Amino acid sequence: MPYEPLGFDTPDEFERALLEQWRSEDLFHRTLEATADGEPFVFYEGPPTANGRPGIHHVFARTIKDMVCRYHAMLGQRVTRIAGWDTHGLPVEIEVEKALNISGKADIERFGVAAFNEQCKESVFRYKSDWESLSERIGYWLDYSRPYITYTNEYIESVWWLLKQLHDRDLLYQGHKVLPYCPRCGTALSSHELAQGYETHRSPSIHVLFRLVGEAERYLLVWTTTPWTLPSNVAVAVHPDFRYVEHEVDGRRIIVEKVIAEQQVIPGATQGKPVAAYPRVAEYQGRDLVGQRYEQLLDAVAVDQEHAFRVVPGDFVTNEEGTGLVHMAPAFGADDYATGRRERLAFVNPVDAEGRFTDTAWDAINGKTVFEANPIIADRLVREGKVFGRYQPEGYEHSYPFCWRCDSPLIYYARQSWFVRTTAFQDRMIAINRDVEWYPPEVGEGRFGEWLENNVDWALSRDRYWGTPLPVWVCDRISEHRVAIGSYRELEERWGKALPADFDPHKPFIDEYTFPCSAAGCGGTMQRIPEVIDAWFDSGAMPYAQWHHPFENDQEFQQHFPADFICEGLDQTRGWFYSLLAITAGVSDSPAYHHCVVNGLVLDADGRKMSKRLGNVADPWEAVRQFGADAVRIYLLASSQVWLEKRFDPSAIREVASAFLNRLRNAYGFFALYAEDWTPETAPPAAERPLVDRWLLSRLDAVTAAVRRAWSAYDVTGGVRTIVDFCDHELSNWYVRVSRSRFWAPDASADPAALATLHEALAGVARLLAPAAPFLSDAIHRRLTGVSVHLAGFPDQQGRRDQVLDAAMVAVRRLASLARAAREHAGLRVRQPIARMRVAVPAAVQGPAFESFLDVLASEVNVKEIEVVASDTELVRLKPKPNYRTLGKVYGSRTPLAATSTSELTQEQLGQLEGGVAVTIVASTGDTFDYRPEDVVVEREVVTDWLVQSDGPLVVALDPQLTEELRREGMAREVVNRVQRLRKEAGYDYNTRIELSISGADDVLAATGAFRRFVVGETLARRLEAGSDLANPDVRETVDIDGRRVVISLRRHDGAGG
RNA sequence: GGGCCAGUAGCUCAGGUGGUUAGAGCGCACGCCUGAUAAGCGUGAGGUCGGAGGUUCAACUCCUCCCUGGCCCA
Repeated sequence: MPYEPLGFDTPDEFERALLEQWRSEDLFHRTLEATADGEPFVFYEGPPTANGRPGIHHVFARTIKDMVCRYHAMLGQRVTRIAGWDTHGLPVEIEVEKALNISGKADIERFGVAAFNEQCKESVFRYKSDWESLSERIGYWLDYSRPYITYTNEYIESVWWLLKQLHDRDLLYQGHKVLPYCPRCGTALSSHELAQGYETHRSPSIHVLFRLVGEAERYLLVWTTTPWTLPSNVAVAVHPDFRYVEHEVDGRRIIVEKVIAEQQVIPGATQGKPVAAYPRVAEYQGRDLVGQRYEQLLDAVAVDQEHAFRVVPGDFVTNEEGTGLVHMAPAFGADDYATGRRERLAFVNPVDAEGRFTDTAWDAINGKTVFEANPIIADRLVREGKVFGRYQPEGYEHSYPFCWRCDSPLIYYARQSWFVRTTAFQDRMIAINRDVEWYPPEVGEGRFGEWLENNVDWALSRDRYWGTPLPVWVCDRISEHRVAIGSYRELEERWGKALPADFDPHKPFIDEYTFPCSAAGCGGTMQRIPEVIDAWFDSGAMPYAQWHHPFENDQEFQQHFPADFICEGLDQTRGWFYSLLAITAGVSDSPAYHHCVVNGLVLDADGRKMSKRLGNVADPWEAVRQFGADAVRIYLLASSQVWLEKRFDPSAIREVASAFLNRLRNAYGFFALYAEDWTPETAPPAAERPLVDRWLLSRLDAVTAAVRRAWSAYDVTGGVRTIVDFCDHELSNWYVRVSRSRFWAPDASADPAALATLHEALAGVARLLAPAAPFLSDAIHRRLTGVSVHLAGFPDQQGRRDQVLDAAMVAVRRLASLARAAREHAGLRVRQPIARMRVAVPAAVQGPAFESFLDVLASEVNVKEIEVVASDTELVRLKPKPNYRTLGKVYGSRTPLAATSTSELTQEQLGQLEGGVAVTIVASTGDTFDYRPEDVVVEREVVTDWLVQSDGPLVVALDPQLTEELRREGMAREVVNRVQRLRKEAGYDYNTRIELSISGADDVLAATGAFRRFVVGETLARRLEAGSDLANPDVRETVDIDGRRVVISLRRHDGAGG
């Protein structure tokens, strides 16, 4: 069989069979070889962490990546697509901790760092095969043969090299900063990690009284949501420019900021009234309070009195919430720390690295976590009368940071940490980012641009175990002596020996490499600092490290830097998008990528974020099994712009995607059914084919151009929608439908021009669709041409566009629709022929092309004759339609009057306007208007008792008169209709010849007789008996034709000459 | 609290630079077709374009404020 059918496998079976074929042909590598000499198109794969299962949102990003890469490959470009794995970091450690049933750094130390890291390394690829098989299943072509893996020695060496570049430019430094800190994980979080974990949270709310020294009942009123920081209090800050007031409440004098006093109601203290409702006893400027001393609130922690317990100025103080007085604990807040340095305040930190109080003078809180300590502290303050109003354990709702992996609430905590001085090249990052094309642009300008404007130094170090070790060695005698090591060879040279064959740069092994300090006369020993680095640095290093730059593959690196294209989810804005830019800007003063497509989140069908906790995470396998990868891909690409969030509703996949793919399958099936032995070589030249064929090819050219335009501009959705619309509406719904009779030729072969046109259109569509729906497009293309679509080039225009044809067909299709509506309204079924139809169309549409399409229109509408009416017939009246756009420019506020006055134009004047002649009238209002031809669109109004429908300038009118002849023909068509149904029922092929008998109502018999040739031809009857019944029929049925009983019998005709 | 995005028919989405009667698909109702039939097609109902103001001859479109949802940031 020349054109193999697609069969009836489920999409899943169908696609799996094709995958098997791709595998056996090694098709992906053949496509790489085919484009090996092409212009490079550089794509970077953002490395997933393989220790979690892939979700539907990964399918989303991967579909876009794959589509764009396939498109460029089909354009002949060399598209390198190297897989990568992100293998370091806290998430891995947490997985392993869970598996080992241990928790926290002390447990890990007990377990042994070497063994722990060994487990991490194994754990990383727990789900690797799941990732690989899902990627393969959805058709994501990626080179898994030499993936970059962030834990390998080569990768780490490149990262070391990058860190040394930064270090040598003084862009890597150690600092002391208050950072968001996870007590459970025992490490600080970088700002982009912090960004992952904000949640709405209820914190305690407490108003505390600090008693001023030497004055029995005068208090500073302070509000905090972190009672656990109160034992570490060393100062109270006020804004020097604010006004502060002192009110006497129940015998106590309370100092509070003035605006706050007028507005704030303190629960449990002020009886529902603002503080200002109580007698005011004093008012002063904030700066006048500075220097006032107060008594220590709690004596749990020893504090040097000389450097504590006084009022200090701070312009970070607000009067929008709180009390306008802020308690300062330098160890636990960035403002506090800075203020403490400036004011030389005492620094106390009774909280250990696990977030527990230790060695305080108050046993009740020793060993308690800070969160456990909150109520204990509050209780004591209440008991001691130091709380103003009520302690509210969950009194304050706000957005609070949580650890993005282990979900513990974070605390702000002063730590030693290593930083990349990104602020030093912030301007370069901003400038470089301006040249990046973002999709959509507002992510780059707004969200990401804003982030860069507010850039702070990158807190790089992690006090953890499983990560790239920070390659900095420091002298144990003079800590200013330090060195960054940028390669293993350099380490060898410093160490003085060759590294062992099984060298492992991870902890704990790397920490054993020490060497003498090279500073003259120092004599100290250089030891590596204990920290590892933020895993985001690993992934951001991939442009270099995937090639082991600068140690090898220099040419490959040069050719693949920077990327033309990357694509990740919106959540990577502060993640990978940033770490790539920061590293390439800092090290190479270069962008990392030129085009960045950002896909939106995938929500569940109800619009909720998918999360493991809610249990609403869609299983990508399930969707692929049910609908096939093509359908899922088309759905994700086409249902809305990719950067909008998707509500993932499986039933929508069927609606949006499967319907389209099914229609395309059927269009191919239609071709295959009739093509038989036809081959493209016999195709007549396009110029010699009927205009309807040339119309389809014109449209194919237009669609091809539009898809190229869209996809070259990274508008993936626009391109896919253009293809889908063309297939559904123009190819399947219109061309195939109106051309059926040219394919169905039981006594001859199908029209070769029609076959050629459909063949070209289907092959063209397959090639256009290949990047988006690689399965069905390949199946169809192989059947049509014998070669895989993925080895074919992306189509280009063939110079067949003809806008006159396009416009004419648009009008014809609309006219057909109007005629059907007219029939519908009159209750006239399409089988009933009608004698005449009149149509009115704009002059621009009229012409030979339009005339030639009238046959198509006549058969669609089932009319004998179509008359295109001119403006001077009695059928239509000309009608003005004012063009507000042009009138508005001339008449401004008089536009409505100028518009309504067009109704006063005479038929003759309208005719002139249509002919391009300007007309001046004096309207009944007395106003004079000069109408130019463009000011008035001349329309036609049909004045007739025919059946009329119109749409703007398009009008159809059907002659309602049915002659006896027409009625008989309608009846004959009814007979044919019933016979065809019975043929179907009998299970005949489309070309089975039959014997036929019809008996029953006289007028039906008469109609059959009158249209005998028609009935016989349509039903392939070799014999027709009217008025009697066949003996031994295959099928005999009594049917109803307009209330008449008719008996129809069918028998297979197997005579010779059939 | 701030930034960005979204809010158009029951659902999913289109609607350059303001311009006439706001569109499509799905779903629904009714119907057609029965030689693409494990298909295909038509017609119809359905919208105060999130709300309120404002600019303008004219606002889904521009401006302001507000509401809802999402993401991000403090």
